[in-house]
Amino acid sequence: MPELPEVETVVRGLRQAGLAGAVIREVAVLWPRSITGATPGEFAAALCGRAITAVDRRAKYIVLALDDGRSLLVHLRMTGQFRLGEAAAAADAHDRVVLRLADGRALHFHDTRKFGRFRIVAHPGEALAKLGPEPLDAAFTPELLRARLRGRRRLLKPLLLDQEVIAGLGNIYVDEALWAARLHPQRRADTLRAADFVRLHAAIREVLTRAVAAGGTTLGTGATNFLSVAGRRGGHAEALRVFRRHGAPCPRCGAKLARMVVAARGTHLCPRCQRR
DNA sequence: ATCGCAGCCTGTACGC
DNA sequence: TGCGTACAGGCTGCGA
Repeated sequence: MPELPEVETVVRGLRQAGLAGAVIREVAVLWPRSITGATPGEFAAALCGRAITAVDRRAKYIVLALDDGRSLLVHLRMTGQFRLGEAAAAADAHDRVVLRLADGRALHFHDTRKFGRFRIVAHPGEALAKLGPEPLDAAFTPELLRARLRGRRRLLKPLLLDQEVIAGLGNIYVDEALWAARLHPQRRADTLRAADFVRLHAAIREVLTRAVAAGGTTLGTGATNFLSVAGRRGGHAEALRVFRRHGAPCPRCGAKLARMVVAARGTHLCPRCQRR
């Protein structure tokens, strides 16, 4: 499930492959619903002949800047992957969009569960303006985290999953960060104290930084699991402390890790380290 | 403001 | 081994 570290890994892979500078020669939309805001025909027409001038990430969005000033936003959602191949290569059964490039290569968007989305926008800054701060930016401080959560009566976990509160976290890294900060996922945000924000801030950054360094998290071996552009698995799965480890001992205190449902999501925690 | 739920999807894990 | 079913979850949109 791509979260910030996985999307960052994909973005770096696209850059390394030299996608910035590539020219789109032909567009095939194999699953129309993968495109939002335009018909597949409009989408293809808007991209044909365009050069990609930059590859960036904002939250869990991949932002491909185009030479006409517009941008192509891609959200991988659950199972989206990018793969590079030769232009003549046949599409895989799960390829939803194929961008054939002038250099003879093709960028395949592979998405088994069809949740991923492409959208062309005139101004990415405006389109993504509602998103919360980037947790790995220098501007993300404990004070900013506190300000984002101030006065909120919701529970910590749904707040941290809310992309308008803080951008880029998903189910895996929220559980990991809450464990590292020793905070219960159902703790009400307005009961946190200054020291809690400091710990939570540090935990979020540490967890994400390590996961980015490891190239993201790939959980199992199945076809729906995360792979980089180069087809590599993320190395962070072994570093997970609590996610899907219920029943195992807490790496910090030895108590049995638990699983519960919070915000309709499987949630993993140490009942001893993380008090409500 | 906040919550809960349905819907989008299909591979996987599970029970029998 | 094979079948059917529940589950996984990022995000949106709806009603409460």
